[in-house]
Amino acid sequence: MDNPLNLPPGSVQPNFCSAFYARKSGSAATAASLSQALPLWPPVPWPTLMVRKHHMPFPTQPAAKKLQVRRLSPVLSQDLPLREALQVAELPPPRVQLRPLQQAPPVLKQSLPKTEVPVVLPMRATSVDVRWNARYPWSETSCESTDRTSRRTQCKCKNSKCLKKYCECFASGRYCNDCNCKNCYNNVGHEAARQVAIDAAMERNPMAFMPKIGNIPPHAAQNREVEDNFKVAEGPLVGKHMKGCHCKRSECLKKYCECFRSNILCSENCKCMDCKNYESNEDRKAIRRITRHQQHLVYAHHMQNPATMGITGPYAALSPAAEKLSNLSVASSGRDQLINNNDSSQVTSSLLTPVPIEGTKSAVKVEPHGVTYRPLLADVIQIENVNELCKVLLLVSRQAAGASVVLRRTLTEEN
DNA sequence: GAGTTTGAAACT
DNA sequence: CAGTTTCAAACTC
Repeated sequence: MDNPLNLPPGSVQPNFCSAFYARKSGSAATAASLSQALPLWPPVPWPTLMVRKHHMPFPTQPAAKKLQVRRLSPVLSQDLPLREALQVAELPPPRVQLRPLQQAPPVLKQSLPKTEVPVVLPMRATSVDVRWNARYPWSETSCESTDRTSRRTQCKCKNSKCLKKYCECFASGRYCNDCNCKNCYNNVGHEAARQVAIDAAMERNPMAFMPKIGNIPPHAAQNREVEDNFKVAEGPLVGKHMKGCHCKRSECLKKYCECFRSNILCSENCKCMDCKNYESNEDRKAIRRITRHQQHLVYAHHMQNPATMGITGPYAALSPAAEKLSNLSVASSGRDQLINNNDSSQVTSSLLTPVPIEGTKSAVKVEPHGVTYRPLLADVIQIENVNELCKVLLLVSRQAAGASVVLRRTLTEEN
């Protein structure tokens, strides 16, 4: 097998497309070639993290087996990074600790999406789960992630039996779970019908379950970094819609627009009318600015008084005993960028200085420790303190367009 | 919560 | 491939 990523021995290049399409012989080759062609992960020297293959067959959920990079020391430590032992561990499903913004300015009520902010508290032994976006089969594996996500993934289909791509659960390759749908066939009990629907969708379009958002080639991203003095992280995510949107009335500034919803700019692939979702547009900037401000307000509010964000009792106290008992989870959908580029960088700006590594955009050198993190698809990196958490968040938000980050409070033998 | 708007997906 | 219909999410009131 080719090794374009120059992976060290024992590592596996993620080829998520071919795994999914393997069942369809006619599409497997196309999918595999596309997987190779899509510059989702430009070649860079692989860090010390070892990789194990994750099988993500469709329609079943991605394998629960996840990697954990586990620090052996039981104490909170600042000596980053995590480079020690690897262990494979089963993690409990995430629990959601998000709340909608309660008092939004009038302008937000008119045109801006409702926003929740993740609850980021100092915590130990947090795992960071990097996955691809919802709506795609290698995305979130459960309907229970963020409030934002769950609203999206807890579908309300009435007429499609959740067997067409109108249904976001089906479109993302998940079974419906705790949804509000009616006459749902997107479940284990209707596996045969579900399979027929999958086949039909792929018959119509062999790329039906491929990612919609592809990354801009590394050289383009690099040029843009130079032009913007590394402001990429403060703008929309790097990437573009593979098919492009066809918006007519939303000016591509509402969530009806798949590009805007994915926090990416419209591209030459789009056939939209009156598009305002381009880099220099003031309306777009204003909306993003207000959204960020909204999130910061809530974040600041939360940091002052975590209990008001719905974290009560042991969650708010965070006593050692409570930590043992608690299972606090924080999740963010990449598509909605709850922990988006700007926010994570501002939250963590006092903690680190990201430096682009020469020749690549998909690795970030984190100062002062000089460590290269590189998140892997559907991998779990266990981290020990909030500094590490922020670094990984920043990295993921800047590198993985369309990625989801799920933070899980987990219990380990150390605590 | 009900009704409207919107654009992707499905259909013709 | 273009036009139309169906559908469910986003949005408004």
